[in-house]
Amino acid sequence: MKKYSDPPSGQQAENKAPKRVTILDVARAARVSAGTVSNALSGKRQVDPETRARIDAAIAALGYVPNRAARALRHGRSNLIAVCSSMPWQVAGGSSRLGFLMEVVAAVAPVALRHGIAVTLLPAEAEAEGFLDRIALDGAIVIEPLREDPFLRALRAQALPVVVIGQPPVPDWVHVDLDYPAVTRLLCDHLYGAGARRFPLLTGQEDRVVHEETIRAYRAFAAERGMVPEVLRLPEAAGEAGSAALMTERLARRDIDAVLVPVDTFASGVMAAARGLGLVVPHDLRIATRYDGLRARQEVPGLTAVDLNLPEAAAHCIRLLLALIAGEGVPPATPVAPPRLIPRGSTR
Amino acid sequence: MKKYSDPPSGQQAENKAPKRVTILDVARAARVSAGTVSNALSGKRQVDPETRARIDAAIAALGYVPNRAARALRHGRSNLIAVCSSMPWQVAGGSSRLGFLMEVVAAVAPVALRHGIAVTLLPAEAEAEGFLDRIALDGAIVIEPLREDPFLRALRAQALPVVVIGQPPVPDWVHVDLDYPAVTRLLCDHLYGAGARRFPLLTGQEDRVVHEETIRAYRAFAAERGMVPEVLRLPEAAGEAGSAALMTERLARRDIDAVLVPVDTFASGVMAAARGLGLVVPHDLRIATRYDGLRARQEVPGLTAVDLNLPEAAAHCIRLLLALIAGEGVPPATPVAPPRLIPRGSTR
DNA sequence: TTGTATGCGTTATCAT
DNA sequence: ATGATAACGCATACAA
Repeated sequence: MKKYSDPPSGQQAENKAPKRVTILDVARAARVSAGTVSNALSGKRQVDPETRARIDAAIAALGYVPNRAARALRHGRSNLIAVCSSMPWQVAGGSSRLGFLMEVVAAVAPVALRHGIAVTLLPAEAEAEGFLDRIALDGAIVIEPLREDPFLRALRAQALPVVVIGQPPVPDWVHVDLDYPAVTRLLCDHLYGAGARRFPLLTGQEDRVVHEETIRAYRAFAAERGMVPEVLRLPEAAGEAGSAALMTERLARRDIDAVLVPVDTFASGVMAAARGLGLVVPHDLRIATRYDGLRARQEVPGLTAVDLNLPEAAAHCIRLLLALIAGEGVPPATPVAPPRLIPRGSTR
Repeated sequence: MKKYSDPPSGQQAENKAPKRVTILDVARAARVSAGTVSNALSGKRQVDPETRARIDAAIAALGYVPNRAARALRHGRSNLIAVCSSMPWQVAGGSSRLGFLMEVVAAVAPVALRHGIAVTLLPAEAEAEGFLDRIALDGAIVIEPLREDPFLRALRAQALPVVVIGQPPVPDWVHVDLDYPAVTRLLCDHLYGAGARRFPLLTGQEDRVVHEETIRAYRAFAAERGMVPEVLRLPEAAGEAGSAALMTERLARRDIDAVLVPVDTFASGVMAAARGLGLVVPHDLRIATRYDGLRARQEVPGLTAVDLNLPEAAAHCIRLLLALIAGEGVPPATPVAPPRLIPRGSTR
């Protein structure tokens, strides 16, 4: 008896062509028709126990394993969805492997798996290399798209079911609303409540819808409170170091008492800049970020952040996507529970 | 002219059955045969410019998009590989979304993408739910398998090309050797060199090959130096909190001057325990971990860790896997560059 | 340069 | 309960 930990036969340079075993081979060996074998496997039709035994024996003897590509063709389902982010891998996966893409994948994957579908990751490069027409997908989730997002364009061209998580460029796209305006408002109010009277917003430079929404909400808050708004933008790829450099310069002017930094990588940079200038957080400078990831939790002091209810959002995404795949109609916008502030040392 | 940011028509509950456009429809519209359309698309044969124009027009008019499942069947390639980890998602993706699975994916995905193949994540649950026979895979990478790994068993049953990253249960599996014994040795030597004379090893409890190798190397080191070896094991799922609890108790005895904690999540727990007891790292207690992730870098002080050369390992994995998929023979073991210590404050 | 025919492996439909 | 047949959509060998 072979143990499963035996080396895989045929992986070495043995020249035996593996010659795939088909359902027809099994059928022949069991002296039945292919259709019967198929039914035995799927259980969609009654099959004589004795016949079944012969089939099982044949399957075991031949080592038959169904061809998934053929099934996918037949069923019109690949059981695979993509999670797309128009951020380059450098940013999305990140040198710290901590991008929002990974976060969303981490939230989406288990839900998807529970529904019998697997998840593949598609960063910006994938679109460029035309991955959407290389692999068989049942649908896709697009994270925080750009205003003119190549993934959305390509997905629509493919007529694939799509759910956007975050802000879609136009509200007609089926999307799960993370309500970034509310999130921004929450953070602004918190900073203000903590005593901050002048704080710039530091965010990404790309033409991402989420940035627009955030900036809009920030400006609205500033107008309301009579605070002078200041929006600093930095290329996403600049990362922690870029943020630290920019903010070291900005903080040197000593005219602000807090910074609102939605992107957590940038927030780390601001922390570094503050340290470099000898500023004590939160005493000399308060910092609040949006995404409550490992960075926010591990910084010293911890970064005040927001619980975006990602698991719930992910569950919605999958539910919606499955409905779309099934051809059912769904409402374009699905709300998640209101964002919840997670106050930490950085604003206390 | 429609802008691509328009809402996707048909996503709403319009009852129009989308009726897939096939290559044959295009052929008819362009008044050519299906084969010609196919060739025009693939460019594998010369096609008259004028015919080509008609075809292109038809494609555009009908919105034809090739069926990937059919191609996969035809070509015998799905352009998809899986990265499998027998760790449950809870641990692999982690509440901190920072498990080694994510790390490896982050390293593997860009390389794979560059070779035209996408990557899907399969945590332990996926095996249980039989995902390996739900999706069409060209091959798989298995991370730090268990001694009796269900993924390896299933993959062999499917006769799928497999590359193990880490320690395979038997050396015949094609694998990329991260050389954990050397890594362990490196850390032990470093701790010893930093003055530590008694340090337990805290690692995971599962029947994972990497743990065995690590423990073996640790014991060898202890024997050599005349240090009393002490191996503490904790269920992987216990996480940071479990580690903190266990080590709070252990550290209270005040008879050790360092801890070797390969699993970075556990290392965070040890740091927390030390803080709780008022122990100053590294003065009262030195800590070294293996995996140099965000945790190691963000802890205060930073955790001494090891550069495992993951990007290089990932590149090897893909290269080997592609070779196996192409039916070429490959050596069972591929080494990566020697591990390099990254000394940080936790052992200084 | 283009058309025709066949097969990839599976499953659904119809017949027995 | 089972068998025969067609079809899923594409790409190739071969013929023209």
